[in-house]
Order: sequence, then C-alpha cells, then structure tokens
Amino acid sequence: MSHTTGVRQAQKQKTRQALLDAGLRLLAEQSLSSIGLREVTRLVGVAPAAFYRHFRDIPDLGVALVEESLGSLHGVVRAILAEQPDAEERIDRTVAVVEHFVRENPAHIRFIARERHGGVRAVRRAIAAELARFADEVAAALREQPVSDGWSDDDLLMLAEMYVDHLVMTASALLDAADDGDTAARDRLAERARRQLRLISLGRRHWKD
Amino acid sequence: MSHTTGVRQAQKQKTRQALLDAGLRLLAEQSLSSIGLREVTRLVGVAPAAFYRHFRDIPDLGVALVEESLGSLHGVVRAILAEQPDAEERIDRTVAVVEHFVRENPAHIRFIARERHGGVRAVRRAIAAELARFADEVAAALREQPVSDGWSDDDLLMLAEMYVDHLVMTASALLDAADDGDTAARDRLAERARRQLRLISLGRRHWKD
DNA sequence: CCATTCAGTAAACATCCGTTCTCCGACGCG
DNA sequence: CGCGTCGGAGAACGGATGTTTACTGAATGG
Repeated sequence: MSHTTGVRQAQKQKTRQALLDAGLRLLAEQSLSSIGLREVTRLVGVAPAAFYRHFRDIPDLGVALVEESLGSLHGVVRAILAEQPDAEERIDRTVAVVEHFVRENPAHIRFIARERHGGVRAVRRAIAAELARFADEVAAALREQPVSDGWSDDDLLMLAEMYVDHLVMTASALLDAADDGDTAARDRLAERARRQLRLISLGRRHWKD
Repeated sequence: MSHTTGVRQAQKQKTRQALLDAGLRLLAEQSLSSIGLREVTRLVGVAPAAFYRHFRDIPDLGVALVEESLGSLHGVVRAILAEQPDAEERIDRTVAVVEHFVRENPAHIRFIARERHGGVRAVRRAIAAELARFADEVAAALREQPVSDGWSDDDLLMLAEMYVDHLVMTASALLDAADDGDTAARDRLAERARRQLRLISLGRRHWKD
C-alpha cells in the first residue's frame, strides 16, 4: 500500500497555501500590482527563490487567488438561491447570507472587489470569467421561479448580471463599514440593500408589459 | 498695473497639469499604489525632485486626480438629469450620454473604477465622498419628478445610489469593451444597460404598495 | 534696477527589488 | 539500502526606487 505517499506533495501544498494566504493578507492594504514577491516570501518565512517553485510571478499568484476566492463564493450563491416561496423572505435571507459571508471571508471579497477593475489584466479577465459563470448559474435558477414565465434567456441573463453586480457592490460596501468598525453604517447598508432588492423584485413582477 | 502677473504661476500650473496627465496615462495599465514617483516625472521630462514642488507623494497626486476626474463627471450627471418627459426617451438619452463620455474621457473613468476599491485609502475616501455628493444631487433631481410623489428622502437616496453605482459599473464595462476594440460587445452592453434601467424604472413606478 | 523668491536641476544616499545560480538534505521509489 | 528527485536555502547581481542636499537662473515686486 502507498500509505506514506504524499508527504512531499503535502508539504509543497502547505507552502503554496501559505503563499496564497500571505498574498491575501498583503492585499488588505495594497493592490496586487504593487505587491512584491519578496514581501510575500518574507511574510511566509521562506527564501525569495522558493516562490518560483509555486508561481511564475505575482500575477500568476493573483489568478490562483481568484479561483480560491470565488470558489468560496459558490456556496454563497447556492445558499441564496435556495428554494424560498416568499419573495420578501428570500430578500432577507439573501442579505443575511451576504452579511455572514463578509464577516467570515473579508479578505476574499476585498480581493475580488479590488482587483475586478485592478491593474493586472490576467486577474481582471479571470474574475470577469468567473463572475460570468455565476451570472449564468443565477440566470438558470431564476428561470425556475414562476415569476419568470415568458422571460427570454437574454432578459434573464441581464437580470442575473444585475444581481451579481449588486451582490459584489453590497459585499464590498459592507466590508468597508466593517473595517471602520462602524456597525451602524453596516446595518444601514444592509437595509439599503434589502430595499434595492425589493425595488428590483417589483420591476421584475411588472416586466411583462 | 499688474499686467505681467502670473507668468511664473502659469508655468507651475502647466507642470502640475503635466504631472497629473502623466499619472493618468500610467494608470491605464497599473494601479495607483504601484506607480512610482520617478516614473511620473520621467514621463513629463522633469527631475524627480521637482515632483515635491507640487505633491507630497503619489497618494496626494491621486486625490488631486479624483477631483479632476469627478469634476468632469458633473457635466455628465447634469446632462442626464436634463428635463425629459418620456421615461423611455430619458433612458436612451442617459445611456447615450454615458457612451459619449466613455469615448471622450476614457482615462478618467478608468481611474475612478480602478481606485474606487483600490489600495490607497485616501483616494478611496475621496472617491466615496465625491460619489456620495453625486448621489445627493441625483436624489434631489429625482424628487422633482412626478413619479416620486410620496417617496421618503431615504428611499430617494437609496434609488439615487443605485443609479450612481449602475452608472459607474456601466461606464467601466463599456470602457473594457472599447479597450478590446469590441464594438459588438459595446453595443450589447449599452442595450443591457437600457434594459436594466427600464427594470428599475418599472420598480419605481410600483413602489407605492 | 536690484534683492528676493522659488520652480526645476543634478548628484548622491541607502534601500529594496526580481531574478539567477549553486548547493543541500529530506523524501520517493525500486 | 541506495540513488534520483526536488522543495527550499543562501548569496550575489544589476538596476530601480524615494528622499535629501546644494545649486541655478529666471520671474517678481518694491
């Protein structure tokens, strides 16, 4: 049996993960294009040259972080899209899930918000592609709802993209409030998000005219 | 008479503007926190030390760029809010104005989209403050429209913030398409924006329930 | 017209950067 | 056990960075 297999690979993955974590930590106060390779390795406690065993350069590290960050978002979207008969209740649940996610994964959502329009082309493209996949997923889920009867695929997608954009913006705004420790602003933002979703929901119900 | 006054100050302003322009040009492919002071002065053709005659550091340059960029946006908002009886026509006009603005001031809107969630705190705060002022302006204009009868100030502001966010996101998306020279994507994005505005407009009309 | 102000210059500084190279030592496998 | 593999260490490099210093020369204003 190969019961000892992978001690080596496990250590490598551990270092790789440490590099990703360090990058994410540095991203809290800088943007990706200004992060130094040495800065990352210093935080992890390895030699600068060790970086090249895992990534070609910093942009490459960034692309890996996109997958990690938006991977954890998949769970959020699924929780939001969970069956829920009442529209109002679904909105409350959505905002609650987003709030919880922001509290649990602040670094990930900050990274996405920051680099979505950031200075590294490869990372921008990776984020755009991943968010487009999310929009498709949301559109598919919206189609199942009775409110969407008679909607074209195109219109469902434009609505889904609106929801995804709104989600990212809301999460980012909530995070900024959390950074300042401003819980009052956080509650205000959550209430604003609920009302905006309510307005979109209203527009949705009267689209067939 | 002081008819010769200002030759000196005029030259200084000229250099200052050149520094701002150079910064904006560099911002096309980097983010602010990774721009070097020497890089900027090199592009202008002045000595590095000359930079300190105009700005304390790069973040300070960034804050100045915020004022310049969002100053030019004021005209856009005013053009959008121009009286227009028909809602559908107002939407068309809005998107057309945004398209025109993106074509005319690509660097400015890229800067705002990039640094709104970017790595420099002072710049983020400056952008947030300026966008909040825009939202107030939009809310005030919305109140004048008959559709807003019975709306609370709070609700008007949440709607206005939604419009401002949507404007920034649309402009940024249009710019990305323009960068790729993809005119088909640009037209698709414009149509999507129109439909999203239509949906919001619908929700607005049925808010009083 | 002459003393003063001041935007911009030129050089020097300590520091940090990304990258390459050689080497080591622990793990993997037969 | 013994040999090949390979993640990581360590040192060295050329170059770029932000900042300070003393300076120059033209516009300024009494």
